[in-house]
Amino acid sequence: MNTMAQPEMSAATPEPLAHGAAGARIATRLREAILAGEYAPGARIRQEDLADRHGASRLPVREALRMLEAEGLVTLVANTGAWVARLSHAECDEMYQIRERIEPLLLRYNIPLLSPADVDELDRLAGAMERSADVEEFLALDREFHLSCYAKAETTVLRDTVLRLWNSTQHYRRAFTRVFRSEGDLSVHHEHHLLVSAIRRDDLDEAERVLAGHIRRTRLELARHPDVFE
Amino acid sequence: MNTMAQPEMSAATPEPLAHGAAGARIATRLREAILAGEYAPGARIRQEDLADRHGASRLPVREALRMLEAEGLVTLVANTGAWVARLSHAECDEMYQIRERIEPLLLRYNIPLLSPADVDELDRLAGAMERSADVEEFLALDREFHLSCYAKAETTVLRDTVLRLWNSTQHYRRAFTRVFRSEGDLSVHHEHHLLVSAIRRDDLDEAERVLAGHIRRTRLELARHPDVFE
DNA sequence: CTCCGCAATGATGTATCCAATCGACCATCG
DNA sequence: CGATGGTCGATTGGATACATCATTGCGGAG
Repeated sequence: MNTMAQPEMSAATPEPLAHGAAGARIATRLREAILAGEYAPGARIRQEDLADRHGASRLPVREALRMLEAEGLVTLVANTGAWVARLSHAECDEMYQIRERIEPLLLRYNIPLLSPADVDELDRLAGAMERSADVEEFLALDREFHLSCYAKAETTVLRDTVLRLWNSTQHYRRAFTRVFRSEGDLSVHHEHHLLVSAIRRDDLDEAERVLAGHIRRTRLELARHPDVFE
Repeated sequence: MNTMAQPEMSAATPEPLAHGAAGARIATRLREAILAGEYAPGARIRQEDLADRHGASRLPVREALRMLEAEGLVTLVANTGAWVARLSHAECDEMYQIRERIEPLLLRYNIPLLSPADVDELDRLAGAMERSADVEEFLALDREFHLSCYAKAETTVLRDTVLRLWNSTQHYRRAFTRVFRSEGDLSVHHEHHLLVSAIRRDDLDEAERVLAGHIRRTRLELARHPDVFE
């Protein structure tokens, strides 16, 4: 586990260019490409393409695909091929409900470990988001904001689970962000500041409530935009 | 995903003896062996052993190990080997805290779909557990009881996540069960009957509370027996 | 006697090759 | 003209062979 390339949260993955890490290296790069939106959900992934592109044989590619399949980023069908995972509205809704329940828990683990300087940084990120120019910048800041809230505690399963959920829903979060911006919805920023405030006061229960509400509100917005899932 | 062999919950995996499923077949059998306790946590797993035992080459074995690693049942170290995953007390505690938050959610999804006959079956299982003779029988009944509570709703991520957590903690649940029985602790059965009762009344909130308390109580017992983790 | 270093051994990681399977196109029949 | 069957191409799955790395045991130096 913990093979996810998350510079913000995992200090591991120092130099994966040694022997015995070709699969992991390919997985890392493919994961980044998918999260960056270079591959759309449903896009076909050909083993030989990846192999050529990374100067490796198809074997490590297959391992990489297995890893990403386990993370929910890729869908594998035997004897047929691999596609970038695509979510139904029901599945995405499920993921948000899970997040709504466990991210507050992860936050609770972390708040006592966040220094005043850490909280200042969170505040800065929240402000930068309000002034963010385009969708990609907002997405990156939003991800950094939330994952920074979770970076201090040395949890394993909980953090990995949350990361997997974030990664799996990344593409759809991109789509929602576009909608929110076009509708001029500013609640997101309000909630971020409420969250920072609760964290600063070490108010665990209130921080949990705000975060759960933050996620729930986004989930309820999903139902209003089923077109995102085709 | 959904490659876990769970006869109670997944009706899939019809005949995986075709081409393109060797890895999945090996993973299924190895998973069952680990869950049955045939491999202890920390036990070394040699690729060639498995290959010979299943009449396959090492390649599908590696795929199987990757799958089980993703499920948290196996720990892989590059250029070194594979071991049956072992949990620290902190990790196990984390898993129980996650279960405490999301299993009630999964239960909530299911209760409206459980027929009176289903509830009767749950009641029967709870009774059988009280009269169970040995640890293995109790473990099997307990697993069937809880997973039956979750079998009806067509959730994907949520059910898979819960299953993964159950599988990862299986070995330690076996150890706790031994402790509970030696101490004559009967609270488990009381809680099971309370849960059945709440389900029968379609009382979602009460069922959630009972289930969360059930899991929480077990988690708090963990702290009293750190010796299980060596 | 203990500790460090080296070499042999065993296991894992990777590349190449061959077989099995799936999808698409085309021909044929109803 | 539409549907069904077969064949061909492309792609994936698996086995064998070789390169690489980690570990273990032995030997020598301190």
